[in-house]
Amino acid sequence: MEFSEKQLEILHVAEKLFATSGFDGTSVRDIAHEAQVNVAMINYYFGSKDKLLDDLFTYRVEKFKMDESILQLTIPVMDILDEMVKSYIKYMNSSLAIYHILAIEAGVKKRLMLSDSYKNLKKHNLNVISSILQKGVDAGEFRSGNDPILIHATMMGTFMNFQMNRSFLKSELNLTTDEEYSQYMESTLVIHLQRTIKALLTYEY
Amino acid sequence: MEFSEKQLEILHVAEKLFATSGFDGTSVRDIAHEAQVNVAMINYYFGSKDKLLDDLFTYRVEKFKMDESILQLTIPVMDILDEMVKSYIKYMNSSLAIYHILAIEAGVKKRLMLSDSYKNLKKHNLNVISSILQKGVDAGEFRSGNDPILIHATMMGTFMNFQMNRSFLKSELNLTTDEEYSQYMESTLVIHLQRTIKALLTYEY
Amino acid sequence: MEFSEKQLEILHVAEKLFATSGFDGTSVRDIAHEAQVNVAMINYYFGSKDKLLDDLFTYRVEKFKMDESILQLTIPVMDILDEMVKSYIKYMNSSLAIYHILAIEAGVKKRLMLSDSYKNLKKHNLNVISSILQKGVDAGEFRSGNDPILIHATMMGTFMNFQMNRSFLKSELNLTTDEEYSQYMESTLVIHLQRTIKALLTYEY
Amino acid sequence: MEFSEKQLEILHVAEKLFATSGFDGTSVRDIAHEAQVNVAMINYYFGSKDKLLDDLFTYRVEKFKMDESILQLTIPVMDILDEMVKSYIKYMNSSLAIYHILAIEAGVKKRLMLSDSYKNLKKHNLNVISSILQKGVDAGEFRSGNDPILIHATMMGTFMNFQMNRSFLKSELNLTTDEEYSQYMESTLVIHLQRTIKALLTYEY
DNA sequence: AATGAATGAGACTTCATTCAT
DNA sequence: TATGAATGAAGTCTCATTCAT
Repeated sequence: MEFSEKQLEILHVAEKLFATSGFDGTSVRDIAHEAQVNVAMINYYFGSKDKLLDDLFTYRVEKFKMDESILQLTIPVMDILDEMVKSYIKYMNSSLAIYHILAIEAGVKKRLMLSDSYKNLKKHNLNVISSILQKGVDAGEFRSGNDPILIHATMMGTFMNFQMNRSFLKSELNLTTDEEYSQYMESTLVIHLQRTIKALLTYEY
Repeated sequence: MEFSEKQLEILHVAEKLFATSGFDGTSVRDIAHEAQVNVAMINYYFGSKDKLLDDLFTYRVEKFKMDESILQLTIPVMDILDEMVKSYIKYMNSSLAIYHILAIEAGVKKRLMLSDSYKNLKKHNLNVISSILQKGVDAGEFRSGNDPILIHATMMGTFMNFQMNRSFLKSELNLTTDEEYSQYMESTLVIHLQRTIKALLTYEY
Repeated sequence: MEFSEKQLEILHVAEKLFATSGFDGTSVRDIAHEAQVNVAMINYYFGSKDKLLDDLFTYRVEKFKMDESILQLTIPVMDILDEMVKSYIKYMNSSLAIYHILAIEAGVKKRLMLSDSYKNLKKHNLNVISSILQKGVDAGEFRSGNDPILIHATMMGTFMNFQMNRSFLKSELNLTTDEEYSQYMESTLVIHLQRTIKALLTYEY
Repeated sequence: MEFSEKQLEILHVAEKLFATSGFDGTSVRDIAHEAQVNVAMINYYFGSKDKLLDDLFTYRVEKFKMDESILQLTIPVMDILDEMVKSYIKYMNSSLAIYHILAIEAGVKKRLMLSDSYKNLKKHNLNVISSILQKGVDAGEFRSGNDPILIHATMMGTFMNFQMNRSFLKSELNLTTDEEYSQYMESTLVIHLQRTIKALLTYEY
């Protein structure tokens, strides 16, 4: 799907506002005002508020697909794992708005959950993780029997927890700006997750 | 604060509906109808819809306070850790409705985040975790230098991830009923988290 | 169904405006303004604009049921026929507004046509006419083989034609006021219809 | 007035939609879509939605003018009357769409009623009827004192009644298709009206 | 203490029309 | 001549809240 420049602006504004105030908490008027367009234009361009959310999701969903080419890299599987975690967090962090929306609205049953592209995204990412695990088991580096679902939930859940408790954690971690917070996630949090997953995969009980 | 029987019924209904449809997605009329009370009664009892959410939170918040008495148990620190994880997930799972609300609405900046009781809850739980970590380090069982914030984020984030992707994961895990899903979380998920945290705390890089 | 005084006022105003400007041509705002009530009150009382039309119809429909007691009168069947025509036109004329609406909106397929009470009304009236015809045939006064549907269509169609061309016919008939027009219909038009139907029923080809 | 091919297509589509859903119930977008033209083109070609209705009326009005040449036929006046009724119903039936519109929208005061061509049409038709009546009286076949207005109202009203209660009458008369219904009107209904008017004009009270 | 009635504000959406090209 | 883009106005309806009782 192709979006005009105005449409893109609307999408970006909507993304920000949905992330800040939720879908129901954001009015079409708010979006129109912030995007400096006519109220009617949102419906003119997207048909309805619901379809705007759909389009926003479609527009952003590609970003969250894990890059499966890392599987082909001729580097130790441990490094592939590290790379995967790092990229995933980095991508999510770079468009945290849509992820925030996704996390919030996915819970409210009626909406995105039903979306096929959402399911496909999830399945794709689980497959990538699954392949890495298999590669590690084959190389004798990982214990077998680990569930990619649990790995993914740990990685993504921990990240989301940081997103959703931003203001509390910011003060708790003495991080003053959003940039610092962002850097924290891309460094400290990434390392934590890399260590956590690695420990889990190699730990002997 | 003391709530009358009618007030409690309203709170319980509100909890369910907020969890299902979000705060904005639930109207005062919906609550009144489901609780079989007059629409005006919600405002009469709670002042406003916002204050109803506050009261609901206050009413439930105690549940989510980690039990600090486990620190006094004369059992190996490893078992204390296991117990903490197990109880925490169990409590959250037993009142997932409020937790769902909390997770969703906490993200929407204007609301609960500001609440002092929310901050206090978080701080309390971090302190309990911190104490356990210290105990483990003192006993020579845990590596030092672990941040309770990261531990907590991992535990709670992973759990929340299971909450928010319920329908997708249910089908992915071949769990047909909510009871099965609930059992999965209280068994498999708990074990996963226990292992994960333990691995992390003892792993040598 | 019971209507409060305010509801009745709204119904009356709606009746007038629907008759004047059609259903689509009348806005809820118009009704609210003319009835001097809040715009929200229309929905508060009736649920929706569509349901308002339903209720209006239900409220008025009784008026248009032909009085079947005339069948019991011990007078010549010819007089029963005259009486039927006279009463029918008189009743229709006394609440022409709703009849206007009915005629107009019945044509627009989606609406009232489907309503059961509309069908029942029609069937009832056809039955009364049918009974009168039978009585006349039995008495040897009417030819047999007349279809009540055609009789009814003639009577009602002619009346409606006068309703729908009011302003043209008013000037054509040199009637200056609506009262004069109304009187014309209750006298001249009634006589015309009585004669027409009588002629039709007794005429030998 | 001359209409281009595109304009004609628009007119035809508009005619159909107005007849189906009423003037207010039909949007310019609907027309444009069905006619496969740009939305702006309706205004470009016709100036406004209202003027489109005017033009549609002007375009169709000729059809409803009674053919006055029948007055010159050297056949019994009774046959002239029969012919007039037959042709009138046939013409109306052949373009019932516009007639439907006319009947509906003529009632809504603001519009077509004001149109001069509408008045002229009515006057023309009344004159034709009047001439036939006179011819019959002169020939000693009709009673004098009959008002052409009442004759016309009876004929047109009865026909319109069949138009506006199509779906009810279709089921009542066991006619399954629109074609059957159409045939019914051009045969049974025509005969009914011919008999009715003839009876009325010759009946002795 | 409790509630039915009422309402102002604002939600989303559709409309006929205009404008720049 | 023709049209895609854009928009102000208005539509219906729902909302949380208040008020009189």
